[in-house]
Amino acid sequence: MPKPDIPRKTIYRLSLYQRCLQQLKTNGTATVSSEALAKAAGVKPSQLRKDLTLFGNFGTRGLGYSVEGLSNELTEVLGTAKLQPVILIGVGNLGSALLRYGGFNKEGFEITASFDAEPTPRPHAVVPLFSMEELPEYIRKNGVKMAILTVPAHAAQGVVNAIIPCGIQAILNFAPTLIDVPEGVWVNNVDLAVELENLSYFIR
Amino acid sequence: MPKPDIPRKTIYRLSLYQRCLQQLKTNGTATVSSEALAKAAGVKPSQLRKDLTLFGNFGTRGLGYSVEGLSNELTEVLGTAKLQPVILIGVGNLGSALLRYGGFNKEGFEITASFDAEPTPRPHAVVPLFSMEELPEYIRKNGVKMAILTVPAHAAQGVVNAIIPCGIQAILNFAPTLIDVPEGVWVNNVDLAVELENLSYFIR
DNA sequence: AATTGTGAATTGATTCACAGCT
DNA sequence: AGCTGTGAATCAATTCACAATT
Repeated sequence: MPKPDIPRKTIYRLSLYQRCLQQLKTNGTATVSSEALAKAAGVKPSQLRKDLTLFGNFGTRGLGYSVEGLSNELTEVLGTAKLQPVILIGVGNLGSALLRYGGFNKEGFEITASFDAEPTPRPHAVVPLFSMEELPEYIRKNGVKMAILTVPAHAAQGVVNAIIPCGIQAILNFAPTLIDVPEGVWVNNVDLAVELENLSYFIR
Repeated sequence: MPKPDIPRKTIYRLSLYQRCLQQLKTNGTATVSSEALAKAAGVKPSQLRKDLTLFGNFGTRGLGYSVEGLSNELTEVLGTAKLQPVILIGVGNLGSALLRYGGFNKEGFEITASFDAEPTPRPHAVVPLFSMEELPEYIRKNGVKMAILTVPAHAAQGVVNAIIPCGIQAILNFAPTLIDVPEGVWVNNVDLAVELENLSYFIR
């Protein structure tokens, strides 16, 4: 396991802080206190400070944090894989939507290729579409480390088994199933139906 | 706040157990031990048992849990809002994709209507599309309690402020921004860019 | 005077380990 | 004999409160 002892939740919040800092930067704000930034991010000031000090002392006592400076530090911490290629596997409804969805690019990721078992050419596609046969070679040739998985649940584990030996180290999994990966490979699951079901519990 | 003291994480896991039970049911399995079910769901047996006993004693010592029985109990716990109408607001790339994505229906939710500031009619749309003006009335008339929010970040809070007085109690928010809601309204955030950024931290 | 950085205290979640049923 | 249900123990995350710093 590469980076231990730093909780995933902290890393997640770092992204939120980063987004708030971008906002402040466009507003022209130069410095921000932990109180103000925490409020914007929806956390307690003490938590923000605790999170940050896991990576260094970025603030100035009595003053706060430099918006520019802190943002750069966070880019440093988070940004390893920015500008790295990301591939998308499974061009069904959800997959093709994510290809058109601009949200990833805006945050600095670029989907460079897509793959499907039945690669029906799409009219206005911007991202090239390949067959599954070409997947291993593409990953190896381009040093791809991240994949977005939008295949049906029953196909997920098979695809995972195929791509990990090629060098995939992180998977954003939309397939509604548990996937099994070796040590050193990271998975974030996004299960839309579970999110909705979860909410449904809370309505009275 | 309607349901207190039960952790959200527990409710989330209940959905996972439910999914595993469905699988077992189609396999024709009649009973399952906490050990087996926990393994399928990717948790420890003790955690599964702890989670379940928050809602009742569903198992039989020495035997395990009835697949059918436990599944019914979980439906009871989770299922309040199943078969309830869900609306989707913001028919852009992501929104229109989610409308076509079958995953929600499969898990028992039905998106009954969609809304957009510029409701351009779509050729093969199954779900009716309305303008934002019609939103409040639709929510009130149909007693809608759940909404999927796929509008741009800058529009999110405005929409939220408009729909909550009409009776929306739970929001699945895809807008990459924090939304502010009063006590008693529940929000699950799905932030795709943050998920990807989070993963990128862990790759070496 | 203001605000960070941080040890200590608290709160919460997970896991253990075994008593209690079937 | 096997497996659940659960109090106690452990582990992790959050928050407090204040000394240190500018």
